[in-house]
Amino acid sequence: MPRAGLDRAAVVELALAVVDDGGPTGFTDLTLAAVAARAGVAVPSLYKHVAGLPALRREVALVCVVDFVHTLEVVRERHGGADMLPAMAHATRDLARRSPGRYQAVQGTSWVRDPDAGAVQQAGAQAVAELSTAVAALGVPDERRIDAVRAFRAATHGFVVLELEGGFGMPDDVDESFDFLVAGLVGGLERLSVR
Amino acid sequence: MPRAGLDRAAVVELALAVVDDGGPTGFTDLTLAAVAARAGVAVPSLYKHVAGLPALRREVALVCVVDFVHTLEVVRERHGGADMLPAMAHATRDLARRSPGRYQAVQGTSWVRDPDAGAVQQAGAQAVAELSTAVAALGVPDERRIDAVRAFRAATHGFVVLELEGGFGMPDDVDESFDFLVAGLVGGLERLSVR
DNA sequence: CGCATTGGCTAATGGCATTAGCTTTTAGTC
DNA sequence: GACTAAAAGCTAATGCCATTAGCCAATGCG
Repeated sequence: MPRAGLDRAAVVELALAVVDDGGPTGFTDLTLAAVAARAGVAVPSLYKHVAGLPALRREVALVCVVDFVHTLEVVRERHGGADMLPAMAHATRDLARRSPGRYQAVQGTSWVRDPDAGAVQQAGAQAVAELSTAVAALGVPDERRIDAVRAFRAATHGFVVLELEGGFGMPDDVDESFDFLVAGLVGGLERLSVR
Repeated sequence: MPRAGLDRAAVVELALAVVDDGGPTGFTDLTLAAVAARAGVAVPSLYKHVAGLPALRREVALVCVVDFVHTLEVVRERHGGADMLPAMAHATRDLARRSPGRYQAVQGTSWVRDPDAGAVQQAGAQAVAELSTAVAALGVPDERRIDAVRAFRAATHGFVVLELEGGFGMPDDVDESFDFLVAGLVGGLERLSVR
């Protein structure tokens, strides 16, 4: 019997494929059994490469968060000043729609209180830092910086979650609703800087 | 052996207790085994009263959503005009903090695409209707009503989710951040009505 | 060519949901 | 008050998943 030739990276890659194929619940539904099936290998063999399901989840999440941060970085480099934050909002929603499972991996579970998820936490902090930069570019005063970042994260994350779950009953143009939300948010934050 | 004297309602009640004791993940962690243990009964016995775990989850969710709607109704009756929407925002967050598991039951899973969750969907629609009333009370024009409700839901839900998951790293006053968010939201929506 | 490493396997255990089928309580009726 | 049928509990069995232990064969290095 020839070997499958797996390694840690290959397993994570296959797990990402499982997540991507699983739609909005892809990350929740990520299972060692599914990865093993995809690899053409028995389940216990995976333990030669990853420490277990929670560890695999962390690895997957790390990839997704790093990707997300990179996306935000690109946005920052391309957009100066006031259009940076809206661009980040749209980039976030785009990612969530293109790869709902990966978005779930980024935001879904509470890595925050997981002592083994240091790398994920660090990457998450980077993402927040990018947002903070964008908020600052709007002219929001320093003492409101944290509040503004929280408001931005809450609004975009909430919207995306509701959209992915199908929480917006009627099909009235969701794109328009998102533009409305972002415009209101940016408007509100800009007004802070004027005073 | 004396009987336990269960019935459908009692099982749901016990399930709610499990959810309440489980913190933010109480609903996800709801298990027939946990309910059975609490009832002092073997797991299969529960099937005499509920159709299975998914059905029990639906029942639990229904109770939680109905409670939530009732909370919003009370808010509507007590507050007129412009302070109705902020009051609903705070009521939502209060509920989420007091009973994170129940909040998860309300918003967590996608009942929307579950053909057996008609009752939950109806109750959910009622909740949205209450929010719509509150938005209207702010003077938002009709053609922006849906967008405004969506923005409100996104902002509050997103905030609450991030808070519950511990997503707000630093402990900088979260109450203040929430007030900031709500104030910005209400301000933005009020401004719509002026034009 | 030999051999250690390593990647795969099967088998076993334990948690969970679910189904089937049995027994005993319980409540209703004569 | 006794008889019976429904209801409520039980145990046993199945299946899916993760995890651990221990075995065997492929691979690569000297």
